[in-house]
This record gives sequence, structure tokens and C-alpha cells, in this order.
Amino acid sequence: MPETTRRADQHLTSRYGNRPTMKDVAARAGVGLKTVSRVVNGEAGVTPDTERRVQEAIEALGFRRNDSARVLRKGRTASIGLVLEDLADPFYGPLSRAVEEVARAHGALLINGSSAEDPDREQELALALCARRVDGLVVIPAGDDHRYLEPEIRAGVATVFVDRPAGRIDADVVLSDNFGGARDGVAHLIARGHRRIGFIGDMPRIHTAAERLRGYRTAMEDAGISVADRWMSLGATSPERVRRAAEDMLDGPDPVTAVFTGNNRVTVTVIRVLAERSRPVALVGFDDIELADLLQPGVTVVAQDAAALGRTAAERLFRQLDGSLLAPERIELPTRLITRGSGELPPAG
Amino acid sequence: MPETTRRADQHLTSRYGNRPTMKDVAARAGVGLKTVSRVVNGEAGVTPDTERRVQEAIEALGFRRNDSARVLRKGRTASIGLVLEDLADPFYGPLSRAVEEVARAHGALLINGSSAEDPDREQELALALCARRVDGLVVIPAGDDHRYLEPEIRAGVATVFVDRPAGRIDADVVLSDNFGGARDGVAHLIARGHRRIGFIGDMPRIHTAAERLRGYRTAMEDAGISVADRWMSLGATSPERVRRAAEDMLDGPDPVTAVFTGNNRVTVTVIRVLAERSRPVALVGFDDIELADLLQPGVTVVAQDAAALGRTAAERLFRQLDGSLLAPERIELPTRLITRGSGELPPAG
DNA sequence: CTCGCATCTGACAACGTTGTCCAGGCTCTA
DNA sequence: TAGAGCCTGGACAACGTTGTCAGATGCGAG
Repeated sequence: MPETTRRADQHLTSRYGNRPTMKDVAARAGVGLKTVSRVVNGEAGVTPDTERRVQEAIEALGFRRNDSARVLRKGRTASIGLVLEDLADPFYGPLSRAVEEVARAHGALLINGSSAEDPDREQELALALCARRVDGLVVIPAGDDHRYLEPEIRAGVATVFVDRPAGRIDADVVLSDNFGGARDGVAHLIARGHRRIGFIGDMPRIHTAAERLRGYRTAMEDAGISVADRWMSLGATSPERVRRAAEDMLDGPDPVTAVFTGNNRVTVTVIRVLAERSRPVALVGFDDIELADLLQPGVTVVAQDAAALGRTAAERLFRQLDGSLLAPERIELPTRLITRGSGELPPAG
Repeated sequence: MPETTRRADQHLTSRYGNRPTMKDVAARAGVGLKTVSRVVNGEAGVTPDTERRVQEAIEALGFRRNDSARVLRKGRTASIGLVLEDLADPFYGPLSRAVEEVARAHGALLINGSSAEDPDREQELALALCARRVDGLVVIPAGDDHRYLEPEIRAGVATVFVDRPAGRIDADVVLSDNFGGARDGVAHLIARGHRRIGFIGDMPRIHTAAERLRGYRTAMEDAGISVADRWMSLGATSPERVRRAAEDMLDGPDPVTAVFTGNNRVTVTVIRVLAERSRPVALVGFDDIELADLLQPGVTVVAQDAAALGRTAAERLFRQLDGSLLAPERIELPTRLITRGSGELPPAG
């Protein structure tokens, strides 16, 4: 080996700051490039003495393998992407964490991004993740057309949709039983004697909101109750609109004696509205909320298991990656009615 | 150009599934490789006609640039890493989201990982992120020795610590005023006439816990109150231990008339314990919690702004990246006392 | 008509790693 | 002692992109 290469570590050509490469390590240890690679990857075929020399060089130079190059060469990035609505929402934290744990168990990192419920941003994010060549993608849809992912899926990006179904493409989906949960929650109120029951939910273009509304309607229909239009508020996204909607159905003609709320944010606002009033109004909310048991009365909810959604989706994703081609499947997880008092109040007024 | 190359797209050599490369696009469009690169990156110097042909080829093949290769070549990944404790904790969701937003504004993606409060896992994660060559790292420390990051920082990885200071290295830190917040919270109780005040917090090896404890001690000392050992519980991590600690100081000799809780999880458990009792006990908690205003009484808290912590840290990080070398700085954000009732109860018992 | 200049294009190397393959040295046996 | 076989180590190409640089093309002016 010529003297010039042996001293390569003394004039590292910089890019990432001044990071040593395997070549630098090899030069310093006086071995070949591939030998360093073998040591770093724990491959067989290196004598203990050589290995020690290489390890020392790695230590001395502070070498750390450049995974970008590795990825380029190997074709797998050992990372998956998660596109969700808003990480600050307490529903998505546990979901994301669950996905992360499964990824970790498979040696993968998680890149996540928030779509802020904006279809364009969802697409931008998902495609950016694909450009990074994530091995797989877990998507909580904001939009309702995911054909833009077709080339990616064909190219081998494992993809699973969670919480809401994919739009206009055939893919794996993991959902909560939104319809059944809402129906049971409303039926619970009906069983307590309520007939005038309000529903406040998100825009029906969001699948979960539509399904929960359908559950509400079905429960009412099954009980032979006809629903007045003013009992239903759809698209109540901001706290102000939720508040107005609640007040309308509580104070209008034929006032409701119970309210079913379509998601955790709506529930919280409605709790506030009800707390200001003397007439007791029953409440069942979709999604569990922290401290719900400590309020007076405790808040009865239809709980879904966010962590289980994430875990199931991630496991499905790695099953796609590990092996064979699976036919797209729709997995539905059950919800659980948790009675704490607010849903058991009898009709009043 | 020979006919054979023009048809290169018909025999793509696979790796990432079957992804077309720039070479494939070039062959199909009948142009050179570099021209495709120029079009993809919106560089000047391509005639409209050529550009159109390239765009068509990109469209037809479903080409998407491989950012791994790009990263390898350019040396910047346009991604930053966030190591936090647990994404499922409602404190970290908004923090992570805030970091993400700043990253997005700088065109970067966010990779995050949960350390689960385990120093080894923190290190493993941080180094894995460095191997991915993230441009920067936001770390919420679990351990108290971060010398392992020294080579990385020297190599140019921008690094900011949040919520807790870095251990044994000199680096940027963004903190809440844990000491001042706790001191003020406890002083608030003292001002209401309390003398026997309990403190329940996390292990003092965690910086925030230690600082809050110090705030408690200082407030008591400033008021000339000597603290009994049994009024303090440190290292109460599980709900069970918090419960036991609370019961001990409530039922033992010299029972406390007020409790200061050191973080949101402790606060929630103590609320549960207090709700079971008839004797009113005052409570001030560190960290705000959702629905705190709806409980009876409302929960008085020392609130810190998780989103502001994240935002400030991320902005600092990109300032490091954008430009010059900055001397490490310690930024402290104020806390805010929010009175809601529980902290204003007079001493009883 | 030719020269010079500006504009557009493409060949080539490089980024840092891993897979392939072969060379050289060793041990063991005949 | 020679030959076979094994083990270790290294040279080289490839992954897909971008930066450099030089060549080609077209246009206007002399």
C-alpha cells in the first residue's frame, strides 16, 4: 500500500462537516475498505486481530456509518412514514407511539408528519416520504382520493390506511367500528328513556363522522324515533360553532334531553356548555377523554383504542414488507362503551 | 442515439420494487441524464420543448426522485430528529407538533423517537438519527451524560436540548422556569394561609423534578416554614406510588392541608385521591391538564407552554444550521400560574 | 460566409456504502 | 514436499443523484 493512501485520514475531504468515512478508517487501520465494512456490520471473516485494529481506528476517528449511502446501496431504508392529522391531538399521540414501537421492534425508524386535515398537505407529505424511500407508509387520510399513491404502491411501498378508509384505491385499512359504536352509544341513551337526542359531529365528508352519524340515525330509526333536523349538527369544527349548535338544540323548540357527541373535541366543548346549565342533560361522547371519570357527573363515552389502531396497522404493514403479497384487507376494531354517569341521566325538562 | 437505449424503460433493473430512475426518464425522453436532473430541480437552461418532453416521460413512468441518492450527493438531508420521552404523553404531542411546523417552514421533515425515559435508548436513538445524517437534533434528555454526542456536534450536527439541560457538554438549551414556577405555585398556597404543604414529584435525577423541588423548598424557606421529610415524596413515578405517597402525607401525623404536585401525571393521580375524601385539601400542580377548569374545584396549575418550548428550540436549531457558529445559550421560558379554585382553598383540618 | 458569443446539452466523476469475486497465504493430507 | 481446500482480505463495480466542464447548436455581426 502506498504511503499516500495510508495517511488519508489526515486530509479528509469534508462534506458532512468533517466526517471520516470507511475509507479513512481503512487507511488508518491499514486494511482494505471492505474489511472495515465487514467489521462494522459484524460479518464473519475477519481475524480478531484485524477486527481490533479496525475498532480502534473507528474509535479514534469517531466514525459513524453513513446510512444514506447504505440505503442507496441496499434499497431498504428501515424507516416508515406516518401521515396523521395533528400530533398535538391527544388521540394521535398514543397512535403514533404504538406505530413507533412496532417499527422499533422491526428495527425501523418512524418519520411522521401532520396533514392538518388538509388533503393537499397530506399528499405533499406522503409523496415527500416516498421520495425518501420509506419502506412503508401509514396514512390517516385527510383527503378522499389516494390514487396519487398508486405508482408508489406498485413500486413496492407498503401502505396501510388507518382510522379512515382509503379513497378510490384498494388498500389495507384499519378502522374502529364507528358505526356500531355510535349506534350502541345512542341506543344506550334511548334505553334510559331518552327520545329527543341531539347529535353534534364533524363534517360528513370525513368518513368517521359520516359513520357515526349513520350509527346515530340507525339507533334512532331502530327505536322508531323520527329525528328532527335541528337535533343534528354536522360540520361543527370550531368550539364556537359547537357551542352554538349545542345551545340551539338545548334551547329551541322540542329541546333535546340528551346529546351524542361525535368526537373528543366536540365532547369537551359540550361538557362546558352543559356545565353552565341547571337542567341535567345526558351526554355520551365518542372517544375517551382524560379525567372523564372525575367530572360531575362522569362522562360516559364510546372509547376507541388509538394505540391498538396504530399497532394493528403497523403490524399489518410489516407483514406486507416481510413477505408475500397480501390481498388488501379491511380490519375493524371494536369500540367499548364506558358508563360513568352522564349517559345514565334520565330525561329531564 | 441508438435505439437500444431509447427503450431502456422497458427493462428497468429493479431494486426499490421497479422504480424508474433519471436514467430511465432520460432514455424515454431522448435526452441526457443531467437534463432530467435540471428539469426535476427546476434549474434554468432547458428549452420549453425539452422540458415538456422530460415532464411527459416523468409522468408516464411515474418517476419520483430518490432522495437517498440526492442526500448522499448533497450532504444535507433536510430532516431533523427529535428524541423525546413519550409521544403518548399529552405534554409532548404539542411540543413535537411545534417542532414539526418550524421544520416544515424550513423545508425539513421530522423524524422522532421515544426514549421511554431510558438513557441507553436515548443514546441509541440519537446516534441512529445521526447515522441517518439528520441535519440537526432536538433532544429531550433522558440521561445526564451527553458526551456521546460530542463527535456528532463537532461533525456539524446542530443540536438543541429542550426541557432539561444537556449533561456534561456545552450546548444550546431551552427550558421552562421550573424553579420559579414551582416557587411561585407554592408561595401561592402559603399566601392562602397554608403551612403544612406536601410535595410529590419525580426522581430528582431528572432535572425538572429537581428544580421544582428546589422551588418548593425555597418558597417554604422564604416563608420561614420548616419542612417535614414526610411531606416530600420524590421518585413517585407509578400511580400506585403517588397514591400511597399522597395518602401518607394526608393521613399521617401533622397532615398537610395542601399539596404541590410536580408534573401532570402526578397531578391527575392526586386529584383522584383528593376526590375520594371529604376534607378539602388545596392543590396546585405543575403542567396544565385538559379539563382542569371543569373539575370541582377547578385545578390551579403552573402551566408551561410546551409548544413554545418546541418552537423556540427548533428555531434555535435552524439558526445554527442557517449560519454562523453561535455560542451555546440557555433560554428560559416563563411559566404561568392559572388559578381555578383548588389552589385557593383555605387550610382545613 | 465565417467567426464569436451565448445558450443549451450531455459525458463523466464523485458522494459512501455493500456485493461480487478473485488472490494470496495458510493448513492438512498424501 | 506438493497439491487441495479453506480462510482472510482487498480491488472493483454499482446504487441514483448532482456538480463540473466541455461540446454542440444557433444566432447575429463583421
